[in-house]
Amino acid sequence: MKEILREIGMIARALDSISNIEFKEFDLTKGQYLYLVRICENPGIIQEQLVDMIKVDRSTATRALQKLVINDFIEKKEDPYNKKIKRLFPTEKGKKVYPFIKRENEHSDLVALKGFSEKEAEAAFDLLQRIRKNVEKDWESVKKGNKRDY
Amino acid sequence: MKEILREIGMIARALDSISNIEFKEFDLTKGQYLYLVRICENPGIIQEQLVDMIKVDRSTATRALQKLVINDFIEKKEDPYNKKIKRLFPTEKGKKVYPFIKRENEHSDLVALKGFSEKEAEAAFDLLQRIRKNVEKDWESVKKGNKRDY
DNA sequence: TTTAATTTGTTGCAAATGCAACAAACAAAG
DNA sequence: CTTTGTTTGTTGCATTTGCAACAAATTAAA
Repeated sequence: MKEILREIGMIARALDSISNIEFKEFDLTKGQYLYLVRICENPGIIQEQLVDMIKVDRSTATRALQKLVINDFIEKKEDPYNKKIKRLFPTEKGKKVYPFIKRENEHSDLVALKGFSEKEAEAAFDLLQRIRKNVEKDWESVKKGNKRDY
Repeated sequence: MKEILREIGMIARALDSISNIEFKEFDLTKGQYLYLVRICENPGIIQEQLVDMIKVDRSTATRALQKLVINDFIEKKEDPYNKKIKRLFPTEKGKKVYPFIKRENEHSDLVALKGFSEKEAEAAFDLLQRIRKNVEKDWESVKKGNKRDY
């Protein structure tokens, strides 16, 4: 059995660690960049969708978003038709930081794919997407309290 | 530019989240399984090597290992030739838990690779290893305080 | 050998993380 | 319409996480 999960864990921790260090320059604390990019790319998105995209606990998201609001990177707006949800939008400050995050992320992708041919890069992306889709089913299930048999 | 980094982040967080939930059954708290499997597979390994394998902060490792010692999963032994390092070994209790962790991890690998042909699985592993090697160079550099240009 | 640099490991904060337990709005079922 | 279930979001609490700043042992250099 190929231990792809360990490789993925190493890569993810390394890249996340790097990003967190690099984004301190913009006064973004640990993990915040994850939320901010996605809100910039999907203005009006709600927290629960963000949670599904990022794969993080709901309570963690609540607090990360609260802090992004306090530090004026995003704002929460009520929906006229649904009092339960809060739509998230980047502020001017948030929009200004976005290109830097984007650029850094692209650089990391570039580093990750160094030495890859066009074909290989495509293949990697394709395979990873499939893995992600496979894995997120289990995540949703386990998060809801279901048990996996193994 | 293919955003493989996002896919990898999603997969890693989802799988880590699942593992942490599943290993509570064995009284392992968040992240501890990462250290324990590697110590079981590399008895006598030292903390710094573990840090490089897992890609985590040194101080985080110190505390995770302290807790594994307290809960009797591992023990630290001094090296006769080097007073600085502490060699890590699984206890009986640690050895007993190992197969369950291993099994769970294998199950997750299996889930991740569902629908993959033998060839595709091989390809995925190969590509991931290359990505990991690319990324760990930057991680080591940035962790030492160097800046990346992007 | 003495000095300087590197490796390895630990603590003190301050902060993020996530499981529970909850509440409120909404949707579905009766 | 009322009841029941689901979705969305928040807090309390305990824990993990990681940057700094440090100390001690080891290795390299002078």
